[in-house]
Amino acid sequence: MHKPSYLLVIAGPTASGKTSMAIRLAKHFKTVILSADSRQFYRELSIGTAKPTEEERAQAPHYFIDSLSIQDDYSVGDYERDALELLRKLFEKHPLVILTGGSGLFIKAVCEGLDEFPEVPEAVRAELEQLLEAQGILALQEELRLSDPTYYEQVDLHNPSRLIRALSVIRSSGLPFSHFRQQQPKPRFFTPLYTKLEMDRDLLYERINRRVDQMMKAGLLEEVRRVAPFRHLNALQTVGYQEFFDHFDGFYDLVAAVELVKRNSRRYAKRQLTWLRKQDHWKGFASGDVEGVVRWIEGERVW
RNA sequence: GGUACCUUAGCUCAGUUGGUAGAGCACAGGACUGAAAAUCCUGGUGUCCCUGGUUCGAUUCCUGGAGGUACCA
Repeated sequence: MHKPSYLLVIAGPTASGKTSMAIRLAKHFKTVILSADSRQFYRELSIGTAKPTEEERAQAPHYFIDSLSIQDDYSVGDYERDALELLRKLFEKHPLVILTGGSGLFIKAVCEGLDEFPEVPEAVRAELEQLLEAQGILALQEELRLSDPTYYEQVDLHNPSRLIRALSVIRSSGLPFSHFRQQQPKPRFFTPLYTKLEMDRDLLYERINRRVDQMMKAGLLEEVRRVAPFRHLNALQTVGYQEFFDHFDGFYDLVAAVELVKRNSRRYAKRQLTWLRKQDHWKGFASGDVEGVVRWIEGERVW
């Protein structure tokens, strides 16, 4: 029995101070940081994703930052595979590794695993998009009702994303989506230590608003201009970018665009809070309470 | 100081021929296993400025205040 490995998860809504907490904890435990942030992967997106700066990254090794181009196809399944592969190596040198980020599903994929689904050819998905476009969501609902009554009962029938995903798996495999969707946590070679950062809602919203202003001063507009030709890519379906694309198209002025970025960031934070609230076994800490996290880890006798 | 107009949700406002009210935005709650910074569902959150009067009943009408805006001094 070799010694146990721990994955310290630091979750929290956007602008709650995850980056700073992760770095300070990484220094304390002399370890490294994995990002679980589905937009900080992309080299072309830095300012608008509040990526850790050069100086911050110099203070502790970071992984999954700048690991992709916005033109790469990448899914949460790919991330699960890549993160596990990396963690196997990292745990040889570090008994504790930090995972931090705002993408709850990505954290879950690493710590609990996703079910195995067949590969879906791009063409299948494109056909379903066209079906939705041409015949509306009722057509998708009806196809799902016939091909997978079980999932039909469970899924949000108004959500095109969910329906297209399920139908693309069904069309590709010839089997019901629910056949693959077992929702069983997978065994892992490490023990997750779940934490989430908490902050007064008003303060969080203030921080979000202020951070957007700082991003503008740091040159967000230029960054957005550079990636504007790729605005159709999934990586750019992102708060802090889409709002400016519409501004460039003349739908509203720059001031309005900045206000929309702030509002959409607040709404994003709210969705993250909803998701995190459900993870009631995750240990909450005040943002910045490094000592508290350290004490908790020592108290759990895992260190 | 005078005259006119205004005061209703967090904001901008509508409305009630007298029966305690509703839009937009903001916001709140929720769902979510390969698009998750995405996508989708639900919800009006209120001392109708205060006071007294008329009335069965006043946010609505009347008196007197307070605050605001404009014009005149």
